[in-house]
Order: sequence, then C-alpha cells, then structure tokens
Amino acid sequence: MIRTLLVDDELLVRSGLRMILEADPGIAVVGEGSDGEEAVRLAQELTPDVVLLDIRMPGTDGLAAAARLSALPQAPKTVLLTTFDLDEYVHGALRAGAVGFLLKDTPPRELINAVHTVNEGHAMLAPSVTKRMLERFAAPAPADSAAGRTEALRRLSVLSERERQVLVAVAEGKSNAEVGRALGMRETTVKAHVSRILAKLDMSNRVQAAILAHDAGWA
Amino acid sequence: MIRTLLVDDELLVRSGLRMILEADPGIAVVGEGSDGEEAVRLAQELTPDVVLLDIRMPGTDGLAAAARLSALPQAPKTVLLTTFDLDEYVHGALRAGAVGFLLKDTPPRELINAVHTVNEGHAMLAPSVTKRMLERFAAPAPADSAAGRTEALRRLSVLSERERQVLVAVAEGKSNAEVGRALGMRETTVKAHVSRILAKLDMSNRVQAAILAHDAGWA
DNA sequence: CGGCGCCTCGGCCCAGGGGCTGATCCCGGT
DNA sequence: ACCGGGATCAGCCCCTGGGCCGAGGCGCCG
Repeated sequence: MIRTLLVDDELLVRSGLRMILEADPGIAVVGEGSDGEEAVRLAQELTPDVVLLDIRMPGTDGLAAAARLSALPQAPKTVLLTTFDLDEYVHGALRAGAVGFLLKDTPPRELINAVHTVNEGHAMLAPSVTKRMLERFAAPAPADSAAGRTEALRRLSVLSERERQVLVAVAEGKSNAEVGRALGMRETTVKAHVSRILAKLDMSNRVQAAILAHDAGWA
Repeated sequence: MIRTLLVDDELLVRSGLRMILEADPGIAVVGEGSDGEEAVRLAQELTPDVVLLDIRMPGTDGLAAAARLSALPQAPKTVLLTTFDLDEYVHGALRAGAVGFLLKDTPPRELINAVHTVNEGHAMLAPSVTKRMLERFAAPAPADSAAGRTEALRRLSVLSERERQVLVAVAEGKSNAEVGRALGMRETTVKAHVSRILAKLDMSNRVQAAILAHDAGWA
C-alpha cells in the first residue's frame, strides 16, 4: 500500500485527486494539506511514501516545500503538479529534489501510474518535459568549460577574420554603431557582418553569438 | 490495447517477456524478432505502438535499430533493455530516440507499467539512469573559473528573484516573447523586467547583462 | 493603517536589430 | 581571363528592443 499525501490550496482539487487515487487498491491517501508549511509538517508526522504537491500556492509554494521535503530524514518521493509547463518550474522542481513533474491535465489513469512509478524509484515527467530533457541530455557534450571552450572555438572557426572582430565587439556589448566606430566601418557593414555571423552559426540573435564568443575566450 | 514488438536474440528472454506482458489485459505482443534488422522490418510491417529492444544483439544492435525505428513514418515508442547500466548505452539510446531505458532486473510489474507509460508519451528510465539524468538536467553549478564568477554574482545581487529568472532566459538567447512563454508572463512584462535589470546594472543593452549572467554561472 | 517594493500588464514611441537585394572592389585560385 | 569569396556599402522592410507613463494587486514593515 502506497501512502500518499496531497497538498493543494484548493479543496476541490485535493478531493478530486483523492477520488482518483483511492480508486486504486494499492494507494492510500493518508493526509491533505493546503500550503507548503502544512506539507512539511504533515510529511514529518505521517512519513508518506509519495507527496503530490501543487506548485502555485500562497505562502510557501510547492518548490520551496519540495526542497524542504527532500531534506527530511525519511524523504518522500515528491511529485509536483502544475497547470503550466514552464521551464523555470521544471528546473526548480528537479533542483528541489522532485522525482515527478506532471501537468494538471494528466489523465487519472496516468496519475495513478505515476504514483506507482515514483514509489518504485523511477521518475515521472510530463511528456513535454521529458522531450526537452531528453534533448538536453542526449544532444550536447556538456560544457566542461575547458572542453566547452574548444568546442566554442570549433564552432566559431567558420567565421572569417573580420567577422571575428565584429563578433568580439558585439560580445563586449557594443551596438552596431559602436562596433562600426571601433572597427572603422559603416553601421550597415556591421549589420551585414552580424547577419552573416548569425547565419553561419545558425543562430537567431546576437546574444547567443555573444555568449558563444565569450565561451571561446574572445571577450 | 497496446501492440508490442519484442526484440532479443535469446528466445528464452523473448518468451519470458511475452509471458509477463500478456499477463496484462491491455497489452498484446504482436511480434518477436531476434536482431536489429528484424526489428526494423517487423516494425514496418506491424506498426507496433511499443518496441522492447535488447541492446546487445549480433549484427545490427539495439542502438542502431532504435535510431532507424525513430526515423520510421509511424515511429513506435522504443524501450531499450540491457543488463548493464552504462552511461555510453544511455546516451546512445536517448540520442537514438528511445523513450525508455530499462535494466533487465526490472520487476515484471514495472515492465508492464513501463509499456503503458511510454505508450502514453512519457519516458521511462531505470532509477539509476533517472538519477544521473536529473542531476545533469538540474545541474546549476558548473563549478569552474570561480574568479570573476563571484564578482559577477555580487553585481547581480541587486536583482530580485523574478528579475534573475528573466535574465537567465535572456542569457540563453531568448527573445522577449520567448522569455515570456518560458516564464508565463506577457512580453510587456518581460520588457519591464529587462528595463529594470538594465537600469539596476547600469547597462545599455541585453548583451552586456547576458554576459554578466553567464559569468555568474546562471546560463 | 499607510507606505514601499515587487510583480504584473497596457499603450505609446522610436531607435536598434536583422533580413533581403544588389552593387562595387579586391584578391587568390583555375 | 574568369570565377568565387570576403569586405564594403546602400536602401528598404519589418520585427524586436528599450524607455516612459500609468495602472492595479500583493506582501511586508513601521
């Protein structure tokens, strides 16, 4: 029997979740709370296996509560619930030690599944989150700041000497006009260079290029 | 009914998996293959919902097969199975478009759970893999050139929490509209934040602020 | 209670950024 | 002699970025 704690500031939501979860014979809802403070207090009293935690709550919100939950002696598996699939939430949630991140439009069947899954030690993320996370995990060789530097240099190697000079100036925070003054060319020329730099690097704005140049040690 | 294809070079393993999966009324095993070539061929013929794929197989191995499966018009959800929890495998698997990665010591109940989970569009990773992946995804501290880093952090300390979030998104190269989408606010609000960030930092454009945030290890 | 700071948003304005076309010049390779 | 690519610039377009003003809500503190 998986002992579960529900925390959401809206009574109706808690009741709905309870209905869904208790339809499964393997799950028991052992408590309900309405804010982050209660979440921590109840988790200590009840030592649940799984805590379902809304992110947006008055006072101590779900993210703060999750961080404190994961610091408890018998830390429960924490699943965060939210209406909005925001990057900031996801990062915050995972950094806070959550093992689940679900949207509130998750079907009942999936919610039950999620409780079982996290209870077994797995993670359970909403599909959209999973997608972004897999992309990040699979794609890049993460920046070792030593290796990231050479990687940046490699990507920048397609640039010509003049383009390199322009990009350095851009990475110093100069406007196109200032770059022109610094390098002795018209602003229109600077813009032409920046355009080709972005095209070569497959980027959409100067900030990304500036960061890359910075990583390469150019500024 | 979830239509499933099993691929493993050992007959005994396939039979065992079939026994386990068909114990669930919602799962049907529609085919079996013994190597990567067969996996691709059968997937085209049968268009299964989920493919369970062993990594170590003679000829075309599971990773290569997974990559080709994910390129199919009606790509199945691919779950890779392996005895050894090697980072190299995990990266390869996820890069190949797999949505599941399980060890062969996974309990039967969990395997059934996994098939349902991936069929719903979620990911299903072995706990050990999940743990490493979450760490990397949540990874806040590159812990590198700490020299200018603390100085940057000092200068950025005047920013509020929300402003910090906005600046991070800006430093990732996002446009104001994209920042808004990522943080759940209107573009006008983003612009208000950026304006105040620049004023607080005494800077004239977002590139300078982005570089500073980058130095602080925020992006 | 009344401030004050933070967060939120709208509207307005205009400067800056970026794409596109097209042009000239120069240089090095064919 | 020709061609290709880099560098230079112009003019045009539209979208984005940033400043400014004003507004309302919320939470905290004296």
